This record gives sequence, structure tokens and C-alpha cells, in this order.
Amino acid sequence: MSENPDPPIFSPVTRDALSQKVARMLTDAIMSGKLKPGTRVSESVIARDLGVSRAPVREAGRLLESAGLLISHPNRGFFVRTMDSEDLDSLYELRLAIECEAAARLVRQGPQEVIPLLRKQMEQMIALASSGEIAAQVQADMHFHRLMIEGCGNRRFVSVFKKVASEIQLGVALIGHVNDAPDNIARNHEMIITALDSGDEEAARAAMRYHIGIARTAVVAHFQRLEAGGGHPENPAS
Amino acid sequence: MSENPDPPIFSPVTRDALSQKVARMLTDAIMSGKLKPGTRVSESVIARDLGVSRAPVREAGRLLESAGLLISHPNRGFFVRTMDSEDLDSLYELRLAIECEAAARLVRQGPQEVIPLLRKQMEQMIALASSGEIAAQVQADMHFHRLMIEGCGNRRFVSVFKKVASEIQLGVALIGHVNDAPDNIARNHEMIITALDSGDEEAARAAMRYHIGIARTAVVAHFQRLEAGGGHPENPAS
DNA sequence: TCAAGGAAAATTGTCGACAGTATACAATTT
DNA sequence: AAATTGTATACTGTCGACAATTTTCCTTGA
Repeated sequence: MSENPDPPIFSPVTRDALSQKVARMLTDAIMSGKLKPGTRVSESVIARDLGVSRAPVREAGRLLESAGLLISHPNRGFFVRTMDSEDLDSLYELRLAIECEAAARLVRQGPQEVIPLLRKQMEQMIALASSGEIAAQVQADMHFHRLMIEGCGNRRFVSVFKKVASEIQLGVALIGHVNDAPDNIARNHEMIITALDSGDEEAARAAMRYHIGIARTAVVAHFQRLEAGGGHPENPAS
Repeated sequence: MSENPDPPIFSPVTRDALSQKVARMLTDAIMSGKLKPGTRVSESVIARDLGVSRAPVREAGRLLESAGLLISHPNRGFFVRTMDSEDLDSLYELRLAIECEAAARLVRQGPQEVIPLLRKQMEQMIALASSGEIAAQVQADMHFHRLMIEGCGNRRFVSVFKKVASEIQLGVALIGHVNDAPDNIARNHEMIITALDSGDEEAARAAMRYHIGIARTAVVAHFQRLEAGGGHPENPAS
């Protein structure tokens, strides 16, 4: 880890594509609940509103589609992704499969380099716990898990988790609050770190199973209560 | 699985979006090796060749990107996805995680309805084994696994597997041939069916581990040999 | 009152054009 | 000769316009 031979005076100027700005706006609108599940996201309307042509909006739509925040129907355009509790549940099940495997892999190859990163991220989470910003808390939580998965060395796990994470973030945003005390959640990650550090592959797996299981039952139960109350507009599928 | 209630006299006229036709063409070209990994896929060139505008080509590009067959660099366009053996290996590892979980889930919820489908698909594979068409054989193989995953009831597993499958198909296409005798491969799926039928969750998991492990070592080893021989052009990343 | 039908409006799919950006190569300087 | 600069070319990002399709809404008939 030495200095670059050519000392970097300038960092690359952020010449962000228009489509990415649009994507960010849409993501914010969806995550903040300004765009509710099932509502149409019309290219032309968004383009008019933002004062750009339809091309970058379309592009942004495709991007969010592959992130799982929008879905598209041919000739009908984009709609904000709807979720039912089964959706969310299957999401957690996928997460479980990926993360157990990642944790095991990480133990197998030696987690010494990754554990400090995880610990630091957990501090971050504890710091965030007192702020009421659940979106930021959830994001920090996801980042912890992402660090672990990145550390395990399987690129594929990372890309799958990215999509899973964004969808789970959406689900939690729809619920609007978390069940457990935020600093409790943060501190619970200590268990994962300990398990990873123990060198016991099966213990690591078990820790992940436990941790994700808690989140799963809490979030899914919340969501079901929301469904029972008739919380969400439905998907206008044929 | 009965007949549709509305007897389908006419199938929907193929009013397929232009972009999907383009996507099919590109997929074929990539899978058949006419477009080699790393080569540029220029919107404008493809558009000229096919006699359409760039818009549908762009759309098709994004589609294949999310299928993992193309990658895009900002302001530089699309390139055929390159693969190294580690890529392929991580792909099989992901597959392993998903399919073990799917098999276990399927056993847990009772596989009675799915097993006949699997058996039928295996017959299909055996029938295909004598034809030299490896692409079709691989596709049939993937379809078997897809049926199992669809049967397990977790939607998310299916969508992940779709992507995994298309990438593995690409990898195998690059190799150009399979190691084992095709009818052997086909018949090996009998073991999976038996395990699923046994009602033993752990047996089902073990069967998947075994099955995918075989394929993994064979394919990855082949690919490494190919790499050593300097088979593929490299990705022109910066 | 409600269902079916049919224009009218709105929206997506596709097109061709232009501007901004990257790459290759020639010209220039050291 | 090597490195740097300038230039030409090809390509993507974005735009506005038109065609095809879907959606809306109003009419019509029972």
C-alpha cells in the first residue's frame, strides 16, 4: 500500500450522466414514500417535470428495474415495485442462503483483514442509533453485511446482495419504522463478529441464521399487519 | 397442472418489441461464439447492420446486461462479457447455495407435484443426449434445475437462477464441449429426484452438493486449461 | 343503472439528428 | 527516438418528433 508513483493532485471530476441523476431522484422518491408502490412512473411525466428528454428517464428506469425498485410492463411503462409479505419473506430466505455461505467462506479463508472493518461499521451503526433516521440506520446495517460479503471473496454474492439489499430497504421503508431498539440491533452484530472470529465455520453459519432470522420474523410480521390493514395499493397487473 | 380454462385456439400474434428481436439476435451471436468475449458491441454498428435505429439496440443491450451477457462502460458502450475461471467458479458457488436451499425447501413442503415434471425433463435430456447439440443439452439441463427451483416456491431463487443459468450457459459455450458423456449427465439427475423423493432434507442438500460439485470441478478445470492456452481476448478495461 | 362501444387523450416504442466524449493516428517538440 | 500535442473519426448521451399502443372518458343502448 505505497503512494502512487504519480501523486494525484486532482481527483476525477464527477461528470455524472443525466440518467444517473434521474435515477437518484427516483430512488429517493421511492424510498421516502413519495412514490407509493403500484403507482405509475411515466417517462413523459417525469421528463416534463425534470425538464429533460425521455431518453435519460428511460435509462434511469431500466437501472431501477434491475435494482428491483421498479417493474416494467411492455407498452405500459414503469411502476413502483409492489411487495407482499411473501415477497419480503422470500427475500430474507435468499439473504439467508447467501450470507450463511459467505460467512462460512470468510471463516474458511481467514477473516482477520475484514473483522476490523466490520467492527468499525458497527460503531457507525451505534452512533446512528440515536438519530431517528431509520433509512440511514437500515442502510448502515446493510453496509455491515455488505462488507462481510465483499470480504468473503465471491464476487457473485456481492452482486446478488446489492439487489437484495435495495429491495429490503424498500420493504422496510414501506413499514416506516423498525421493531427493535436501534442500538440493540447495532449491538447484535457483535455476535456475528465473534462467531466469525471463532474460526468455527458452523458457528458462523449459525450466527447468520440467528441474526437474519430475527430480522425476518420481525419485518415480515410487521408487514403482514400492514397488509391486513389494507396499507398498499395493488399492482395493476393483467 | 390442468389445461387452461380458456382453450388457446390462437397464440398471441408475435407483436414482439423490436428490442426483443435484437436481444435474441445478440444472445444467439454471443452464445454461438460469433461475438467473442471482450469484443465491442457498438449500438450504431448493430443498428446499421439490422436496419433499425439505435434505441431498440440500446434497450436490448441493457436487457443482456442484466442477464450478464454484456457489460457496459459509461460513454464507451457495450462489450461482450468476459469470464475468467474465478468468475465461473463463483457462479457455481452461488448456484450451490441457491439450489441446496431450494432442494431442502422443496422436500419440506412436499415435492409430489414437482417430481413428475422433473422426471419428464430428464427423459427429454436423455433424448437430447445423442444429438451433438451441446447448447441444447446444457439448456435442457438448466431447465431441469429451473423446474426444481420453481417448484420450491421461492420466487427470488428463480430470478437469481435465471441470471446464473444464462451466465453458466455462456461459460460452457465458451468451452465448446462437455466433459462427461451427455447421457451420463442426464441420468445423473436420477439421483437428485431420488433424494427429493426420500423426504430427507439433508439428503436432498447432499445430492445437490454432489451434483453441482461434479459439474463445477469439470467445467472450471476445462476453463482453466483454456485460459492457460491463451484462449480469450481480454477485457479492455481501463 | 350498468355494460358495451368508440373516439380522444395520453403514453410508450421507434426514429433521425446533434452535441459531447473517447480512441487512433499524425504532427510537433524535446 | 520518445513523449506530447493536435486532429480526425467513431461512438455514446441526449434531444425532439412521429407512429403504434394503451388508457380515459364519453356516448349509446339495453
